[in-house]
Amino acid sequence: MSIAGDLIRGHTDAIILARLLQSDSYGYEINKMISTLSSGRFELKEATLYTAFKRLEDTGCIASYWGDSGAGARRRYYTITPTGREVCHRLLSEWHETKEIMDKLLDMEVK
Amino acid sequence: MSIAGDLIRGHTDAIILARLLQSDSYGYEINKMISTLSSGRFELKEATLYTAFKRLEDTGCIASYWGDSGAGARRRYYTITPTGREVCHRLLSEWHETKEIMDKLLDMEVK
DNA sequence: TGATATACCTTGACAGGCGAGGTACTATGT
DNA sequence: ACATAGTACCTCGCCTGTCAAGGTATATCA
Repeated sequence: MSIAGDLIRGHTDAIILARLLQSDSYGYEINKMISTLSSGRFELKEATLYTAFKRLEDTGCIASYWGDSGAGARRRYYTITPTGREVCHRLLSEWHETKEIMDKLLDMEVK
Repeated sequence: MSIAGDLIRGHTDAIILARLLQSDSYGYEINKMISTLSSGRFELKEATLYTAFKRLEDTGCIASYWGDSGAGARRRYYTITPTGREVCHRLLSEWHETKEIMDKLLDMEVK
């Protein structure tokens, strides 16, 4: 493991929502995407992922429906709701803010 | 509160160590610095801060000694150890990596 | 038939953040 | 003399998110 889970913490919802902003998707696919896009350096564990889906559905950010599987088991697809879009945009701007602040707080070493 | 605590999680150690890389410091001052540098948008709660000091001291990243107070109560100063420096550099590079990956994962919305 | 890949889900332990409370000393104002 | 506010430290217990470990079910291929 290269990146500790605590670094992802607080970002999982944003990652999932940002993905669903593009199109509906399902757990397994989202997990693969995270792994691929991060060249294997980020990895959401399945338990974490499904916990997040549950949380996001409970708070009305996403909704789900059963879809057809291509090959293998059935898939539960998730779709983002209007509330989810709002939350997503808020999380994205928070991420940008976090980046700025963290750089300020950590860049002290350089000087 | 503007930035959720979970966004800070995983970064507290890095923030503290990066500060101590500059010079010895103490809890109250570090907290003020974080608040100031972030224009009040980031805030480490005292409980969080002292928990972190304890953790970092237990793992040999920092050491402490009692110092004189200017005005007010006595201060416990912290100093970074060689181990702490190593850990700090690792955490800093992990932060850069996290930024890169997160931007990749979140920038999907733009396209 | 067994292995592998796809796909979903739950439980329980663990760790970090933090609200709420406390202690103690100094300075300032009334 | 007393109250108030600022400095400075610390602890307890709750809450929440991560994840190891386990489970289920379907499809494909050797």
